[in-house]
Amino acid sequence: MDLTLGEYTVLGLLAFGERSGYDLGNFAERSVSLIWKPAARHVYNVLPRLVSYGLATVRDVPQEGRPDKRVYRITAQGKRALAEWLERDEPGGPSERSVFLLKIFFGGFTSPEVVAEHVRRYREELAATAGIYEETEQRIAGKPENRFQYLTLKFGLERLEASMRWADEALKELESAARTS
Amino acid sequence: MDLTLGEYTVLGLLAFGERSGYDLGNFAERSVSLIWKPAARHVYNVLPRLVSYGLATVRDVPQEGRPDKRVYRITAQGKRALAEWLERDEPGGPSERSVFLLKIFFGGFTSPEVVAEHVRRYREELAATAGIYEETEQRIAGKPENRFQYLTLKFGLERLEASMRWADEALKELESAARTS
DNA sequence: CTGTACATGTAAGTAGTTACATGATTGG
DNA sequence: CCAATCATGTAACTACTTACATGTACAG
Repeated sequence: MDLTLGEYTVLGLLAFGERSGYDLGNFAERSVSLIWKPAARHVYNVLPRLVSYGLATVRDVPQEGRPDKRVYRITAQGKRALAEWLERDEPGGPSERSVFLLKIFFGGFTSPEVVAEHVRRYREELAATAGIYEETEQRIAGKPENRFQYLTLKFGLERLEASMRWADEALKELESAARTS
Repeated sequence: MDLTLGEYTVLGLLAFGERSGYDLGNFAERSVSLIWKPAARHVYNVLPRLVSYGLATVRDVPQEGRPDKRVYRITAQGKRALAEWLERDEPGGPSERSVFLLKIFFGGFTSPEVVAEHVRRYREELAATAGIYEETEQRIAGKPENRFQYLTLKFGLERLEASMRWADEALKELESAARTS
């Protein structure tokens, strides 16, 4: 059976242990969010669908003082579906599709100052992201059960640093171009 | 007026000069495709829409020996809309959303060999992309009118190299882990 | 005679987002 | 008393993809 990327992601998160929709959203935020960031509400669509496919089960958990929960757990069939997906080789996803890069690409249709300003703001965003990465790194470093999360984090860091180097270079170039014009 | 990313992209490409839908598809392929790669057919939806918004005009060009064309040209209003978008500061787009990275992240639910194989294939894809980047670089280098395309290309190259370094590191780690297990 | 380039468009589908809808408890 | 946290769900919308639909001309 073929699921969507969102469904596989939720299924994968469920494989770490049973969780309610709310908890799963928070868990996603602290783990996979650097790669996959759907609307928080989206999990409430996905989870019942996984149940209807037989890949998960639900259980109502009454609570006192706070609203009742619906706790989801992956089934044996769910685990098989996940493993099967993980083994599958798929063609590379869609390319970049970044608003920022498009605005650089079309930079000739506005002033160099506007372009430079976009780069500066992008650099600031990168710095903020770097902070989150470092926090996450501290939290998961050394724990063997986070080996794969660590690998994806490393990937993000490597690319982040490359993006920062590029931004610095680009700014220098744009500023010198602005002076000569 | 607010357009979609696809609409702004087509509008931007039109700003380089008038073109038919077919030509625009080819032009996109050789220019912006590393950042934005819609289904080729998609431009046939977008172009008439731009006309209906008053951002472009159409002109039927009869041809002999081959099918007639519809040639689109950006209007003054279209140029304003483009410039206005380029100046606008927007919040950063959605994060990564890469199938590949997700499969690494969930690597603990399959064997290290499967994960390593994904990394190997990813590395091959990167090498192929690097080839395209270098071709493009050759074609546009030195021409001042391609300054901004060159900037985005540099961005892609910088990140590509970072991804390759990561892939090599990750493979080493996965292989040593496979031996000890 | 077969595949590629030229050339455009519609209709249906899909994945995910946003808005709407509701309500208790706790900490400042 | 106000904001945040806990807690779930539906309905409408949007942007883009895929499949369907059609046809000529030229090169190998």
